[in-house]
Amino acid sequence: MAATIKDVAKYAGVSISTVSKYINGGRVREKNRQRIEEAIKALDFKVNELARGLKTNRTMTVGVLIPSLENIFFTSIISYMENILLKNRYSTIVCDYRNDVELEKVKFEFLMDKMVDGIIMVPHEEDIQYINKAFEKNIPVVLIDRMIKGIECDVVLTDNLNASYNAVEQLIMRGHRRIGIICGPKNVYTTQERLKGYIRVHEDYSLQIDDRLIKFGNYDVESGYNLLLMLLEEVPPPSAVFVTNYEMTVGAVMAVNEKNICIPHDLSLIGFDNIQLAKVVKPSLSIVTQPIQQIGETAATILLKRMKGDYDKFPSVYRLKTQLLLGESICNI
Amino acid sequence: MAATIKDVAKYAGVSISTVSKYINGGRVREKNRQRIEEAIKALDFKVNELARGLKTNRTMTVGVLIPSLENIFFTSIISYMENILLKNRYSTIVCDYRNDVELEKVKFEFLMDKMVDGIIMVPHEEDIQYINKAFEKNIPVVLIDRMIKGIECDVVLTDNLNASYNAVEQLIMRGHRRIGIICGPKNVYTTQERLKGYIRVHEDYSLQIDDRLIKFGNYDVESGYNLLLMLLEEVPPPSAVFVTNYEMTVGAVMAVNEKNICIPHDLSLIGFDNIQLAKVVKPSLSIVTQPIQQIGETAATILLKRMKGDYDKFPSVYRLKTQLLLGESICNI
DNA sequence: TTGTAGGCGTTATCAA
DNA sequence: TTGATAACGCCTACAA
Repeated sequence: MAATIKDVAKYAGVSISTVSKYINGGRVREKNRQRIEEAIKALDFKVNELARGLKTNRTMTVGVLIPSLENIFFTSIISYMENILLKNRYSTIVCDYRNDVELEKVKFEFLMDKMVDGIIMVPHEEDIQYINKAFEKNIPVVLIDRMIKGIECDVVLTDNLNASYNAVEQLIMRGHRRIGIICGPKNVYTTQERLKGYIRVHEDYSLQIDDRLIKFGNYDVESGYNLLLMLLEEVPPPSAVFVTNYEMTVGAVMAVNEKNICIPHDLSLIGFDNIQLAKVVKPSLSIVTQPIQQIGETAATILLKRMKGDYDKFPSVYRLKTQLLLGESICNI
Repeated sequence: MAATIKDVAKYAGVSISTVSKYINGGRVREKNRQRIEEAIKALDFKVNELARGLKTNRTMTVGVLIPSLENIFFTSIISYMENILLKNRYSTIVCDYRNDVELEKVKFEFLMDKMVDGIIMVPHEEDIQYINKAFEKNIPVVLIDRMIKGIECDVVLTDNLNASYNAVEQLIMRGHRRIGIICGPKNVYTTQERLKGYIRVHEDYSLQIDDRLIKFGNYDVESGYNLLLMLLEEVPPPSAVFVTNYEMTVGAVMAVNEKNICIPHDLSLIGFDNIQLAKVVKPSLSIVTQPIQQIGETAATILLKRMKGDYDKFPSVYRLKTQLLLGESICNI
């Protein structure tokens, strides 16, 4: 059905290799060039990328693997990555594993099956030795957002520890002493780092930590909702709460609204990740923001470098700075 | 580097075709089965999907193309589609075209290059004759969310016209007479349908339409923000506004907050698409919701059917019903 | 510059 | 059931 190089060659009256050479940017006689172009147009020829990939072992495609497509933080990053990648003639295959560790591996292997030339991923499982298989096949992998112990791999993340430190410090400076924190899953890197920041700032200010004010959730809206309600039932309740990702922040705000809690009078609140949310909520939310664009562009750039075979300074770790945007959701005590 | 069938055959002491047969579920002698399995394990053999696809013309992969990965409405749909697809052993390649008509075509062709077995897409450009090329190659395409005139294609969408009709009718029944509407881009199907609903309900209630209350945006946050401000400057201003997608609803709420407008006292508001947003905002937002799960599952199911070669009732149109969730953002006049 | 021919890793046909 | 062999569409020495 679809025309092949062979067909084009026949139509143009030249050999297969001449056509192939032309397609790949080689020099051909002017007359042949015209004939080939004409043939390509007439036959509506398109290179079969499967066959090409089989032969060349390159597909000019990079795979991107994230926990969930419904997480706007990750999908926004992808957008910036693609900017860079497309400029370098690479296409992108996006996959998610719906926060499912089994699926994470399956999808990773799917990308390998598709013979992508490189992979950018947000890992969830702590044991991802299968990444090494990629390296064995000379396929570079760049990790995003989360670090995995014991894996030699380039990684782009934010300074989660200090992001958290600064947010909680802000609350402390305004007089808060009982500060709740809504964390993600215990085994996730960002959770651990953000919690470390919370603990360290308490230590630095010689404040005692009440473990009941530390809640672990699932980085989803429901967790944020439930855990905020739980925090409010502690005695005495916290005067401020720090929520450590976007979805949980949404949930927390929902709970606050439902219980008719007055922010910041009854409760001070600091959220995470999404500037728009901060402005949608009233009073405007204080929020920790991550440099989404920089994350995406950095990851894409380092991957491009590795795909070129440049393994200078491998593995390198990029730890980008966050920002604390102050809104009207914090009060002094 | 990577082991091939040939290697496996040699290791197991059988022929290439025996191994191939085994891999594809054919019958082999018990003894050979064991040897082959052992060889596969020992050599860590994995089928080269490129070569397989080249030979079989099937990749067990479907392509999904949406306007933007940052649009949670579309990414949620994908999640439900994948559920169905995965159960049928199909993988998914997700692409977006960042609302760029040029890129839309490029990405469509990228998916074709990857030899996907089927495509589900949200079209933007009105002239997408290239879809027919897919059909010529026997690759089914299912359209989502938007219909394109003059294209014979299965399509899954919602009853945009009546969604809009019902929302505006609700406002009319509560006494509103000057109702603003914030639409998407003029040339997009959903915009046109949603506007039709607005117009029809005005006609049915014999209300005159003030064209100045009809604003066209870009389905993004900024549009929602700007257009709401513009509506407020009309004289007299509308007493109610209907915003016709999620992102613009977010923008509208931001504008409302910034101007310290009291909802619903100063202005009644109906938004679109996202239940969570409705609950985050205070007072809770009235909102039109689309059946995301049903859209995704329907699209996946019809595509599977077509990929099996079943072109019964082609092309079929699924027009799913929306819901109007009433919050506290509407008042009586 | 052009053409011939071999091979990339599979699957499929057809004898044996 | 098994195995030799010919495609699938492309790239790439190498020779002309």
